[in-house]
Amino acid sequence: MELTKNYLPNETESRWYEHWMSKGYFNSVPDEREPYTIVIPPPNVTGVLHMGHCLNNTIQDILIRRARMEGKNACWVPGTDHASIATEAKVVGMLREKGITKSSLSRDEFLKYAWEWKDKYGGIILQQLKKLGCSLDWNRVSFTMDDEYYRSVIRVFIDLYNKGWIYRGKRMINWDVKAKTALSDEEVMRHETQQKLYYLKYAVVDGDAGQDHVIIATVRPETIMGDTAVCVHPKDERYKHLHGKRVLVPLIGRSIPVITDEYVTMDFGTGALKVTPAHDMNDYQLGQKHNLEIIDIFNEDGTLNEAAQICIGEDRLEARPHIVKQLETGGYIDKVEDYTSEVGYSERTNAVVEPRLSMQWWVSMEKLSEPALKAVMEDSIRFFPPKFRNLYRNWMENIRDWCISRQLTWGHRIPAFFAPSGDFVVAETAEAAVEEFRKNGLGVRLDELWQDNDVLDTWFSSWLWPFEVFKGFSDPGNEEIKYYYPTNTLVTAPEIIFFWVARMIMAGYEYMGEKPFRDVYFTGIVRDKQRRKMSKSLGNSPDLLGLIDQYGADAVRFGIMIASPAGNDILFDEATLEQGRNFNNKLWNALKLVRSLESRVWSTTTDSTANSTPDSKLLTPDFALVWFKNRLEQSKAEVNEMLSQFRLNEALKTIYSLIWDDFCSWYLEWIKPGYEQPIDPLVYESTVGYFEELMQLLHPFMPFITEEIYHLLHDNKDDLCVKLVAAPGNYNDHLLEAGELLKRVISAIRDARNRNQLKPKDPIRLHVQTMKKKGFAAIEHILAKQVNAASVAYTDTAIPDSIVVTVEDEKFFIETEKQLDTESVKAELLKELDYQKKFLDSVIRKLSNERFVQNAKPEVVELERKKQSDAEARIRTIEESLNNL
RNA sequence: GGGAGCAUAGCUCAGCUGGUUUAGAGCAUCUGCCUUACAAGCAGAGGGUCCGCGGUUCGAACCCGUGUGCUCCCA
Repeated sequence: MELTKNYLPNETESRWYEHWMSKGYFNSVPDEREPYTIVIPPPNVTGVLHMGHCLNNTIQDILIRRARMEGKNACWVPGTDHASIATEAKVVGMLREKGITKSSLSRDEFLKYAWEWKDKYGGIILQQLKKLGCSLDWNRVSFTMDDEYYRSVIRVFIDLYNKGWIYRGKRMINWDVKAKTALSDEEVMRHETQQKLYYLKYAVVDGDAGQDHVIIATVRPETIMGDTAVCVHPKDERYKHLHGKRVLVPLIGRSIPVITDEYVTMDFGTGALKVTPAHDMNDYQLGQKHNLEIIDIFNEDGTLNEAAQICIGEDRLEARPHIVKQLETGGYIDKVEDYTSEVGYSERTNAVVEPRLSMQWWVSMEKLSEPALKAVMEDSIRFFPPKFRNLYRNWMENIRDWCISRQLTWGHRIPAFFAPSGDFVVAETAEAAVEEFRKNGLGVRLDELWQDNDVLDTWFSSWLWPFEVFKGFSDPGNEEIKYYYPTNTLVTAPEIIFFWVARMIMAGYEYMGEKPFRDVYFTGIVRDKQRRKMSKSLGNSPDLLGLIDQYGADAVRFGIMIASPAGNDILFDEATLEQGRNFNNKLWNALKLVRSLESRVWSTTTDSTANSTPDSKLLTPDFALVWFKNRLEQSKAEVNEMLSQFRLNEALKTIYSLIWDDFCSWYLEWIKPGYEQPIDPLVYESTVGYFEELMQLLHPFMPFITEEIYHLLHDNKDDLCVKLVAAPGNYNDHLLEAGELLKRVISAIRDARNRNQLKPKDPIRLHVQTMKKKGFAAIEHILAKQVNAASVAYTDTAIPDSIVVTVEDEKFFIETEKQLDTESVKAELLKELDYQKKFLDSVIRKLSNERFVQNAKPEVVELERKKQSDAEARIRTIEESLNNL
């Protein structure tokens, strides 16, 4: 079969993915094998594949494919989460385009639209994962709002409520005025924002002459109508005269007390603080402490309400300049300064977040967090990289209660039912609620009840993910949960260590009595070349499917993995995809070479003299075969070690360099027969075998091309995808060293050729002066071929008028017809001599230090002695060479 | 303000238990090559104040202290 000039990934990739699927390789059912389980961090149903997913899922696929090839029962569970806020925003947007407002729809009508939207678009991202080659078990697709999953979420709520860990409370929350919902701290993005600091005059009631007002600095003048106190530091001499007095809020003239508290920073602003308990987190706490009145002047959409008295109906941000104008007119402004501070924005809608008092549902974290903290601190769950343990501990030790209600419709509706009296119960259905009321001695009719309109935070469903995808909560103790749980590895981003990872650990211990996963691998954040996080709003996220079309999935996987150590951010650069594509091509060309050798294998069964000369036996590169075998085993052991420590990018680098450098640049060149020369069947068969092993090693990283090559190399009946890897064999260090020496000698001689302007085609005669003649006999034919030497001879003395090359204590004399530039050769040698002498000095200095010899480990001292003798030998060689010139 | 992390070649990063030379890789750069698998390639080379300062040690990129700069998280 004729192979194309370059590797063409597109057709190959879809063909193999279909083949693997048709064979059911990705499907897992419990059996007697050891399981290896990963649950996918469920992507958002609104999502399309981006770089973060690409990195994250490539890593998972590498782990799961490797486990499968190690003979484990590999199970990778796909799925999506319902993403309350994001999905609802999409649906509302879609309705708006149709001219429908959400408020005109009943709850059920809205949900119908939402489900339609989800069914139409919700699966896109899962389809895209197939393009990437992800070997997910497609029989197991889960969704956080599947019927059974939904029921489990509700039952978990009820269970926690009954345990007394869920409560209802008015709290200051982060309020998204656009989405009209509460946000968790984690959903608030803080950005440095240019603002103004306004210095406002509050008149003192019955103030003394010259002290008839106090100046207060604020960035939010539109909240003054909600002020219920002015606070100063008790020790602040400037304000001692105000203790016990009252002041008047500008514009509305309301009288409020002056209070004292050490909370106030004396040197910020004027040292006097206006207290607005309804609209600031800290002021709220201060208000609680001093029993202040709470005046809420905003509506839920961020507009001012009746309580504000002025600017009613205006948005808080629009109202600000109007109020400033009025303050100016009234002479209340002392001065205005530029000021920069952090302002919170909603991650979802980008609206400025408003602190707001609101009735919400909360989960008490005290009990739940205890075993979850312990598990990580005691390494029952391991974090990679481990630096995230500190972060985790810091958060867990200062954990706050979790606000789980969201003022949305799409999601798991809070199972709380209210009676007309305002009493409520928590129950799975309205009927159960009536019963519950009855038990409490309250007779409430079904048609009188109303259910809480809010839904639960999306994370309140996804924290059950690692066990509920196996029905571990809804069908406790079933075969699957017993087999697959705890899962092995969770691969996720550090950004959601608290949102999700910590909470899964809590839920795992609470409901399964066991950790949800053994290891957590934190990926980095994918950034662009300028270190900016990739995001839709910046438009710096490349079109991933376009990149896969352009470079092939294997190249994309290679590119994203090669520069991404665990937990380090990766700076995405399309150049790495090019590197991946070039690597594909390298593999493809190596395949072409090996295929072309097949027809040149000489027959051993028939008379060998027919197509081989006695000389060709000499070309049998035994050394190359043995050396590469050893090199391969060594690399396999290294790769195993790296994978066990989740150093995936290092494993990939090791394989890349093994294939490109050792296999292609050295080994294949060593065994490649000359033009139209035959090849030894043993060499050919070994080469095909090595190539197959290399493909197997690389397969988890680049599944498509490796499967393709595996089948093109040989008429293999099995598939690489499920071919079991053998444990690494032994390897011989001396052989590997001999290989390294050979490489160094070849490079050094090539370098000498280059420096002396010898063209690659200019032939040379090589003379070797060595104590290890025997060793060189085994490699001299390789050496001759690699440096284009017409002959290799041995000598005991220097060859006059030759280029001298020294490698360790071996000397090589290059004889050539070309006129040599002895001056530059001499200069090179002198430079080398200088280097070696300085080095020798440093070693001698070390060895002459008595304390070193006394204290250092004997091996270390021995090593230094060896360095000394090696350096001395090298210096002698160089000096001889110089004399020879 | 509190906490965590980082600083090594032009760029991105390794360097694990302090001792394998005077610190490595990939990419980029430079030089020479269209050498019958591969120019998306081959061969070779150059490139470093391991952020500064101080300390511990026979010995420090690595441990300790300190300064500087950067990043992230939390208030």
